Amino acid sequence: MGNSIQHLAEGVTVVASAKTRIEGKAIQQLQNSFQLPGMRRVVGMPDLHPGLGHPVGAAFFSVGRLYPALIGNDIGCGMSLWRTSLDSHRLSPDKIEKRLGCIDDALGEDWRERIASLGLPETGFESSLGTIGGGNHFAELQQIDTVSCSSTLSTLGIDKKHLLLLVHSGSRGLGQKILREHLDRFQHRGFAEASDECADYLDQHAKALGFAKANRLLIAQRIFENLRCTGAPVIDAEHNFLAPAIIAGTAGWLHRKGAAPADGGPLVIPGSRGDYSYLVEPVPDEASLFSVAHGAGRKWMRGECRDRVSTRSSAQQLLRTSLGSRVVCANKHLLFEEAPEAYKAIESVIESLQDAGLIRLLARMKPVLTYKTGREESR
DNA sequence: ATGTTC
Repeated sequence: MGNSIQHLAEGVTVVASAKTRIEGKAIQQLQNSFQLPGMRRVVGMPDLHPGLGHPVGAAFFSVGRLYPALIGNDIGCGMSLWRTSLDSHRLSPDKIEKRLGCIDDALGEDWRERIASLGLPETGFESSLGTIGGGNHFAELQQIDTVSCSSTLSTLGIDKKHLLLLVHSGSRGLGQKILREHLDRFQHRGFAEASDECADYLDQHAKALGFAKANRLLIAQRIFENLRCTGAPVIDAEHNFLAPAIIAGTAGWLHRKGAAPADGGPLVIPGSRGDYSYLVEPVPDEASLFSVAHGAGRKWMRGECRDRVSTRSSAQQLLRTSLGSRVVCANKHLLFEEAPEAYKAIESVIESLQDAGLIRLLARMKPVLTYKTGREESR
């Protein structure tokens, strides 16, 4: 126990076992982020990887100043888990794929009332609601493969017979607009806690969180409608967001970028589309800034995936995974960029968190079908 | 990551 917690310097910690390889560039970015004025403590998770200036898979605690660039453009991005009324023991992947169809277009007129009932403020990005987006976003049907804690599962209202839906999406163009407008004005300097800029950003940030959560709900509802089933929410947790926190007795701001909160109940930590996902009970721990990993973490940069992946697998082969699941991804770029080989094995991430005493396993899920996009070209 | 666009 405890071998997975590495203190690199005063205030800079990485949670990763010896087996979990983390790129030097990501560590460098983490250390650079720690140098920001007011930054008190940073923690890299086992899925830490390089991002745009700042790393992904980390939590940052600052006092007196806030840094929107640390949250990134996809403010409010997160994972929501849903229980469907479909029986996982009697499923036909063919039928599911056919019924699901393409869910990339904006929701139609028949959704107007349901969207209005959510009471979202106007943002100008309404046409993105109910759509998954690109990058690492997905919707995945899963079934429970191994149960570690049946009592917690029953509290959550799920068991092996339920086909589950995991939705990973965020605030789409809205979060991007908020970050861009902020960076245009303040670059990477951030701002003081007691400032008009801060109040303005926090207001926009709250809108983006609401938009992203509504987006995951609408994606799920759309999928239930297409699959002709019903569904119920089990978990919804963001991994890109800002929250007030008290660390070591001092009030400040916790920035999470690709890090899930450990103080809000059970979480899903998903592997790549060809790997298992884990349902876990996080253990709140100040030393890890009340955070855990949000997924497997990239191993290969997007740009190098096409060459590296295509030497092993054809595009056709990538539509099926080694766990027997299928993949809906008509976009060739995404098909290669999001290949299971481009990600770390989820087991090493889970083992690192377990070894650090940060999670308790509840169940392991295996993918049935991962939906990315039905469109050939989204770029 | 992204209503991006020569």
